[in-house]
Amino acid sequence: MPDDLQIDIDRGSPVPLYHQVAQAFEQAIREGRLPPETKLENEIDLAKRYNISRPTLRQAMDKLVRDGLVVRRRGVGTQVVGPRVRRSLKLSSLYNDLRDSGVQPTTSVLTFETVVSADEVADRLGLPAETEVYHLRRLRSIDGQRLGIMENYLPLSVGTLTRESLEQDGLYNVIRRQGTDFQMAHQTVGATVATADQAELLGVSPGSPLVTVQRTALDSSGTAIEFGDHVYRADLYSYETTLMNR
Amino acid sequence: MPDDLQIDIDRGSPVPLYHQVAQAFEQAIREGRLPPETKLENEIDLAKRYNISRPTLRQAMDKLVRDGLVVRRRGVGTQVVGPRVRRSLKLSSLYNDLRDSGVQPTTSVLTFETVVSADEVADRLGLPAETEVYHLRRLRSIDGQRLGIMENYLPLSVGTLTRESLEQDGLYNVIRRQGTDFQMAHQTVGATVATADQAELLGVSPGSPLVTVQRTALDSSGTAIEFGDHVYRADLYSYETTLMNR
DNA sequence: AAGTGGTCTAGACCACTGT
DNA sequence: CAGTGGTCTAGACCACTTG
Repeated sequence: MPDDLQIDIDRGSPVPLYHQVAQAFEQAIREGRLPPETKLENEIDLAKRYNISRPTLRQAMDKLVRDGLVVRRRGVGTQVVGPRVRRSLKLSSLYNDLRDSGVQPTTSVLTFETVVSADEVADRLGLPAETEVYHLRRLRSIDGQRLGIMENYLPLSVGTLTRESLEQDGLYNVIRRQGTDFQMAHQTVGATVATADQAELLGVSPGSPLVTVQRTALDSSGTAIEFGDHVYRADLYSYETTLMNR
Repeated sequence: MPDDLQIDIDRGSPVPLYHQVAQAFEQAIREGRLPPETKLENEIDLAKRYNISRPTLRQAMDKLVRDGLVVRRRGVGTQVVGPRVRRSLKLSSLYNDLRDSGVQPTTSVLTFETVVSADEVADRLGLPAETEVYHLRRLRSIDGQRLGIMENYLPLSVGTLTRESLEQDGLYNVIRRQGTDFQMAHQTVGATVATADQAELLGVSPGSPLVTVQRTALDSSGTAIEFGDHVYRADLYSYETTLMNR
């Protein structure tokens, strides 16, 4: 199965070559130009074809493997993974589906204040006990549908937050604009049932299932910049991941 | 902060060098020999120190970054990440904690049969409609505590499954022993509330929160080898991940 | 035996950060 | 400015799978 795949590489671009190549393959796969089961050319020929070195091409392939788009086997080759594993079950990923199709989620700020942090919050953020922190509580909706309640704690050092900026833009965008850059986060996903308060805010019956997400986010220096404790309606939200073996 | 870190590299070992190096660093970090915030030596000096090339050392560092143990910044250096983000909240990760501390989970097989697959199951496994597949339903417990109900569908081509082998060993171990190797999986994590049946099996009240996990697993040729639909008690189970930016 | 991906080397230049 | 990680090259040898 030969490749008539056209890839334009712009060596003047600030975008790394391996990223350009990976992106081109990803697009081709998602558009069906490289159907499932397709066997790709071997690494050496592909590298020649695109006039890049083999290590650079491999870096691109590594990315595709990590994203679950292709599978490699030593002695055999590289194959495009079937689409069924890239599809979501039931309407679970409505949230991502909608956002990816260009529908913007809206956010209303329920609470915006600074508080003296509880011990657990201070600990999570790596701050001394009883430090003052931002505390916010927001209701996220999509298309008029109430989706979840998000509660966040942030050190004052992230910069100036205002109710208005948070209504207009995502929390991370507001923070990024002030110079702190999100680097990684640790998340715990679980389940609970709606309390009376939560049920009323979300427009569901008390006792309805909710997905819980607790997240600590770090900036590029490894400093904690946010602790979030969120609940989402289980019928509208679920969490998807790809696991790799090694 | 200099490194008196001793790393023994065995060039005769079949274990790749980058893996040996990454593992040594990971162990040192987890044991506290490299405390949080510690700045590592630069890549070139580290490579010299361990007598490996810089690309090989970088491969090891990439692994540490992906696992959330260190953070790198261009122009600055590499730092060990604080431990608070590697710790789990509440007793949520009891399952992993227990397994990691050597307690073996036990499994009882509730149902073991072959059935003609429903359309959705066949689709998930990439099989023609109405193909015969294994169907199993198991109850997982830990320390006498009932933890979750696991329902799985597998193509007959994975090999011979028996009730006995499943009682004794994990499903994946049974499969692996027959030559098929797990390569990657796509997972969807959500929430629901216990039905009467589920509640009785798990020893909780109907309406209790449950964590749902749906998973499709692929072997190294990209063929689906398992579709699983599981529920776990939310008070005993949660799902943890690390997200990276890029 | 031929073909594949997996690992490794010894350089090079660049982009970014801090002083 | 010096020092760092980020990217890239052009090879080499090995381990594994398949015919």
